[in-house]
Amino acid sequence: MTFLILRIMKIKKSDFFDRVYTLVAKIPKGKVTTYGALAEACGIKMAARTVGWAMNSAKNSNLPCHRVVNRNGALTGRMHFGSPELMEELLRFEGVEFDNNGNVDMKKHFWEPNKNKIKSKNKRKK
DNA sequence: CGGCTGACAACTT
DNA sequence: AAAGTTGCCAGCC
Repeated sequence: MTFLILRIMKIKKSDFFDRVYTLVAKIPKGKVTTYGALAEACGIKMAARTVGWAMNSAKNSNLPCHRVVNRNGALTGRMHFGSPELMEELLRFEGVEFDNNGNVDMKKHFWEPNKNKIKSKNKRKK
């Protein structure tokens, strides 16, 4: 249902990546968000996987992709930072806390992307 | 041009 | 509750 509405909103394919990049760039220091949250903010909740792919393409950029973790708070993409420890180090340096499992404390540091900003262009068009 | 893959997540059995 | 299946978009073979 939801995804159908999105298609009607005539979202350009490449637009999805742009949205992801925009949102990631807005993640405050010391905060983290999830692939699913970003996907949802971009309008397609099920495309969480694509968000990860977007990150992979953006890993060479200046985007704070280390602030994006999976729903469990696990740093699933750490191996893509050159060093598996780099991602955690960056987050710790920014003040993000980890639990005993090495996962981010989502309750304290989860940041919800503001999708309204991005959708402003499309207004309330269904 | 068709099919497979990938830093995920939700649904189903 | 745990494991398997499906859906998404873009890039690559």
